[in-house]
Amino acid sequence: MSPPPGTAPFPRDRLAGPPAEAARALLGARLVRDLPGGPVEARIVEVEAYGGRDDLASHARIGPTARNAAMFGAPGTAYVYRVYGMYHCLNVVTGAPGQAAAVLVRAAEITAGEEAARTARLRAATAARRRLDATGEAARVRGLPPAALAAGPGRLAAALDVDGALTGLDLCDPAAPLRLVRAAAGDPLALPGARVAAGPRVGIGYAPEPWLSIAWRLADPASPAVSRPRPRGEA
DNA sequence: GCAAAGATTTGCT
DNA sequence: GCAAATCTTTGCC
Repeated sequence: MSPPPGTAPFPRDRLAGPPAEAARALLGARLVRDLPGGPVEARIVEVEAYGGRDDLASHARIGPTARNAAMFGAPGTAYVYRVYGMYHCLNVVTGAPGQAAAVLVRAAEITAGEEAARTARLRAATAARRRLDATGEAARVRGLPPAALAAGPGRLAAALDVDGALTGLDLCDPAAPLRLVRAAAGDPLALPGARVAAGPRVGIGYAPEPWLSIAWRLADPASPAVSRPRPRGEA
């Protein structure tokens, strides 16, 4: 049977092309995450493309290791890693199998299941700061506007309860607990010729040129959920 | 076996 | 605007 309207699985072949092309295809697409409080749906509004072993800003630059093994899988595979000891980042593997290209999902708008997402953020914040001011943190998260719930890679992972356990998951599988679905009908980002903002990738100061400056960070210029600093270039 | 850095977020100055 | 929090992975001894 076919999926309900508006929840068509994301076509894997849209991820098989060059890094920036795959990244662009993911803008406007949605992530659906099954949580105890109900399903959370998030519209992707900011992404970063990473190449394969040749991209000196990519985790794949050092070749396959225990941590980045999922990057060398098929397009559509989830690659989740921990950063700075306290956050997780969600990537979608792209390109040909073994190419080790991926797209970092940096921000999304929660379009359904806001309360479940807020609860997940709350739980992550409380766990990460259990030795600090957990009550103040809780109050802060409760007061966050919806647009701030997934405005940044660490926040997005927290809001969708994404951690290393999901690495290797096939995000194109309609039955997966975290999955990709196509953009909603009429989504501005899915329209032909839609303009997107572009700029250099964030937090890769260790990389040499041209990787340092290449405009592989793409975002919805109209979304308040895009993380800062907002990319100012045009693609 | 040890030291350093990191695809981040938050709070304080 | 800057530094802390926190811990896994990586690189070098």
